[in-house]
Amino acid sequence: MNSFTEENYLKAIFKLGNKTEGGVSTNSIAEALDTKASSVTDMIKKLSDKKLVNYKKYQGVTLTNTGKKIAVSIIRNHRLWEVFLVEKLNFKWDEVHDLAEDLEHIKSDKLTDQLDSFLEFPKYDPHGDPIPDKDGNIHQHQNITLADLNKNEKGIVVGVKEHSKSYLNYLESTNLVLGAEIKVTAVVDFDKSMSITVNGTAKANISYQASKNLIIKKEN
Amino acid sequence: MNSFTEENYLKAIFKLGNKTEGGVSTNSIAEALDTKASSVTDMIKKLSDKKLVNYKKYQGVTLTNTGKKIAVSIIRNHRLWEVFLVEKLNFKWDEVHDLAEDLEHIKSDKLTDQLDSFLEFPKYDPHGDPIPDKDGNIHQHQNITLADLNKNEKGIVVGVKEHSKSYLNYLESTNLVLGAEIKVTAVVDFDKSMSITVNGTAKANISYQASKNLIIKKEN
DNA sequence: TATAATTTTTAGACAAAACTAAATATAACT
DNA sequence: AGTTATATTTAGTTTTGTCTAAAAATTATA
Repeated sequence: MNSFTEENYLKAIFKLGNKTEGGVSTNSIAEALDTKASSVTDMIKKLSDKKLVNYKKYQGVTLTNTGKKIAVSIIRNHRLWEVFLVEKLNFKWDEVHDLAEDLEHIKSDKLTDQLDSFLEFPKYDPHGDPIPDKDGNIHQHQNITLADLNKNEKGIVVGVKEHSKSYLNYLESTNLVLGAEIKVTAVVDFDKSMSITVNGTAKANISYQASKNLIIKKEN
Repeated sequence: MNSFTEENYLKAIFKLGNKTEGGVSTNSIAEALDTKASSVTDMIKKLSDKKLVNYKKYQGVTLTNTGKKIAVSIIRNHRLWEVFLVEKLNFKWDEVHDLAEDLEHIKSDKLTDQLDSFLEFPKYDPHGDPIPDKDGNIHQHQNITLADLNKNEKGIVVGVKEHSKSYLNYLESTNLVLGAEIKVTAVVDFDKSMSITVNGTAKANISYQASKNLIIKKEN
């Protein structure tokens, strides 16, 4: 059995590992978990002893298969609970992260699977992030953002790359929720900001900062 | 903020306090939490510093109002999660305790209240234990057990006083679940065992050990 | 390729929550 | 009341996960 803390390290290493090639650096883990590099080194040694990570001094760290399995199952839990909180308990998409951060550590295969079934096997969480299936397979979205669209092109919102409350609140206030249809009506060359319509009618301006974090599926 | 461990002490003290007059003894807490008396003394001092319990050396311990509030809110959480697991996720009544033991510590008033509402404000958990309301009020069942009934008297199962898996499994196999109607057809003077009918037809024999742990509501 | 800057690791310390063993209070019994 | 038994507390360790400060390794720079 692993502690909550160990699990959070595994999760962080998994997420950072997907963003970069090669081993994950001590400092990046420290930053992700808001702790000190020395603490990270200590924990990495422990996880290495447990054969959950591969570790050579100064070389960064990668997950072993066992470590990866644990990380993915925690992410599966996290995202299923987020769906539950939004769909069944009427939480907003900006409120669920912290609660799911606690709920994800309750370990019971039966609980996870029954929850999955109760929610009718959702494929994505409320932020559009894919939910790993029972066997740990993850269907990642293609990495197209609103910022990649040209004038007159259309797309549907399928996810976000930034999960801060302020960003999610902003999106909601502009009706840029999952499923919203966007058409680009203009692109400003200078700062890459855009004019768009949302669901056919509502007009809005959106900064590059905002558009590059909105994952979309291109439409014709 | 209090740790899971501190919360478990408060819960144990609350439950033991309801069973006995005066302060709760160090040893009884140690037994309830499967730990050592010396550990209990340490923790009691800590809780006393936090003004969650009243403590004088060698005199036992009682909860302060603040401590009581925390204990009751954890019990509320526990029992609501048990209802959720049984009603929504199809768990059996003997499977839910350990999971609820973890879920109860996730602290969010909004989560608790939305869960309560989602479950349509249940008054009792799957074992018939009363669920404290938002303000901490608990409607305890009257303390009548099957063992208190005489020949030809009838009652309805409304709860259990013993929560072990083996007992709950036994009850289920005999259809002695919440709501079952029992009629006493005979009482053996020697060992206080009974012959009963369950829901009009099924006949069964039940030991005193078993009957005295089954809470019922008397019927005419 | 030296030297400076950065990253990572080591060493030593601390707080939380547990333990064992020993000491002290209280309760029970002649 | 005096003695034994039991309950409780104290003292001193241990483990987990963290920290700071210092040392060592790596990377960047001149």
